[in-house]
Amino acid sequence: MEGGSGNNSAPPSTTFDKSKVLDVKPLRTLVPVFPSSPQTPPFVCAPPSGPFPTGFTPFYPFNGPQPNPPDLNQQTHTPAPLRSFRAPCLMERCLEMGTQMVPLMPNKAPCGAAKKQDGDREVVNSVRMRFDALRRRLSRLEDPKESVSRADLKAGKILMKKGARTNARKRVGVVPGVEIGDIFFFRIEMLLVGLHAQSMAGIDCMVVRGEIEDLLAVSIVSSGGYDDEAEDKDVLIYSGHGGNVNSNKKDKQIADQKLERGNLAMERSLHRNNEVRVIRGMKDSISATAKVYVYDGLYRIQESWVEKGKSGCNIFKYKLLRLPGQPSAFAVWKSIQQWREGFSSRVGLILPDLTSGAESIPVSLVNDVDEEKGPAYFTYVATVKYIKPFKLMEPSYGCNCRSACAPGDLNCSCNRKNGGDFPYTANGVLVSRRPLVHECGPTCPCIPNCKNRVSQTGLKVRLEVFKTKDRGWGLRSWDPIRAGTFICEYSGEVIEKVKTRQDGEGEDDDYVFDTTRVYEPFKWNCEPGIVEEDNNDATEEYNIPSPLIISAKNVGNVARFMNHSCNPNVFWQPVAYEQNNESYVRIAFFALRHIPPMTELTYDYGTTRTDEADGNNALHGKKKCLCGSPRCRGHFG
DNA sequence: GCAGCTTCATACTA
DNA sequence: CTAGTATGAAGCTG
Repeated sequence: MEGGSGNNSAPPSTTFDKSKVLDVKPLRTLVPVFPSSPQTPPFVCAPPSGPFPTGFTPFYPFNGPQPNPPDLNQQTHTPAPLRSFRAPCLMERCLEMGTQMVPLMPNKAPCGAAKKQDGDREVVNSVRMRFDALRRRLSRLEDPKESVSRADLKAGKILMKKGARTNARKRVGVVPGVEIGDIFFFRIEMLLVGLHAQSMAGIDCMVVRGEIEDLLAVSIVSSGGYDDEAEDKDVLIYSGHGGNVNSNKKDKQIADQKLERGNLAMERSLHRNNEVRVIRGMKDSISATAKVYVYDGLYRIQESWVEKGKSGCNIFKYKLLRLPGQPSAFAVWKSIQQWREGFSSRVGLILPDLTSGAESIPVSLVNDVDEEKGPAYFTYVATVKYIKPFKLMEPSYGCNCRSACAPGDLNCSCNRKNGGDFPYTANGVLVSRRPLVHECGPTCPCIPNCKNRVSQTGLKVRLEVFKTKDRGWGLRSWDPIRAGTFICEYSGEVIEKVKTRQDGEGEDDDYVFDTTRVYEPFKWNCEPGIVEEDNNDATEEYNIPSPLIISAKNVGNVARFMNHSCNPNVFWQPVAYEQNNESYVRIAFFALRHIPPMTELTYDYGTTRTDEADGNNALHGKKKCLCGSPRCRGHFG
């Protein structure tokens, strides 16, 4: 076999003269830097999933890790090739300005000022939620005439203009507030939080200024457009950009890739051995073209080479290895894929489907922490049961639409009940919280998959009931979940009063949903005034005709397993629809933010209003909260 | 400063 | 369902 293979031995001695093949742009400082530590053990890694294609040509004759990578964001020490050119604070402030060098005022703002634009978890979450609220608002199903295409770009543009972004300063390595495993559904989202500051390009790089100027890759997105190898969970073979490999313009010639911009930055980062953030893009099952991006943490570029692509032109290739010790992210996705395809059995699987077919898709039951064989017995029912006739509203009737209810059609009485605002986007994502969502019901003549029937068409995400470490059983999802996605309703028996121990009838009912509890208000909708049209999204407080208490102690669905959190990722929303000319209210759960796979789903249980005269104790939860959130209230229930 | 270009996007249609 | 394509925004380049 010619041309090397997956081993890491020294490349062939024939030196590759890149200048003959590649249009190398003159650069002030393209000085090769050799690893400084000869005693470093040879790099050992899993081989790439297949042999290199023929035409493989080693590009640089040195590879392997450098023992002490410089921290390029905080110049606390002096790495060999990059001179320590400024005090740390000054450097940071220069970087703050992007690539512009701005004269700095001496003796002014302390270092902390530079951090002001850096995010933390809360800032990052708020930017992302703000973006998605605006995006949903813009993509709401309305009159086709007024429909906005590319609501993601429009929302991004508005927020950029307002400065509603964070971590705008480029940096190598960790981005404050962005966690490994975080998921994104649009490139613009990653730009807004500073994870990857390119709206389309796959390689993001940064100019480092000193006495020598250098270009570094800071993040890459591998999203399938090029011929990458992304099968191994810790290894990524990434292709350089350019050469119009992925061009959608027919008249463009396919050409050799050039060692410029992103490609050059990758090359420099190989030699500087700096960490590169890797975002893995994959197909999202929500639609044929939709994508989901997973932040998979930090990698280092191990080697690079040039090979001939299918077109016969030169393509740069970079082999990246994931740094050890990071929480798994992409690996979780790979495992789920295996479970789904039945290639590997799930550790701790107790039941493949605890609903026994009551739901259209299975809900697995898993315990990989202890010996408990399952939760206490209950009867699974997919939807809430009104035991006695429970008239919640005046008689009312559904719509008269023939096919699917059209957004903006005010002849549709369901639309009118929603104030003319269709509650869902074309994907079936909730646009905004509101006092009460009116869906089309069983008596509406519109088609079963009318876009205004979201909470009554069963589970859509693949759920799993699992044993938590310290909070009993919990609920999580195999699928990534977009903010606003319907998760499940709260099923059970409608009761009139919550049983408590004081009633002398045994133990407390822990499986209760109760609208009379006090719930922390929170803002989820797009702020008013940002989109120029009348909207009543300002009201997020629920409003239902009479209190609703549901017990899932004996009869219930997956919702009974959702635990409480003071910083939840799920919220509830009352939904009403017609049945026999009466309107019934149900409790539907929606994703509060994007939720990565295998993340526990939680909502805020609220606090019981006590009737006792004890004013001080009128609002206090009975149970100690273990949610672990920095904003934990301590008690709930 | 700005116009033009490139870019591992997206959403639609056929 | 896949392929084609129309439209797109940010950041770099000159």
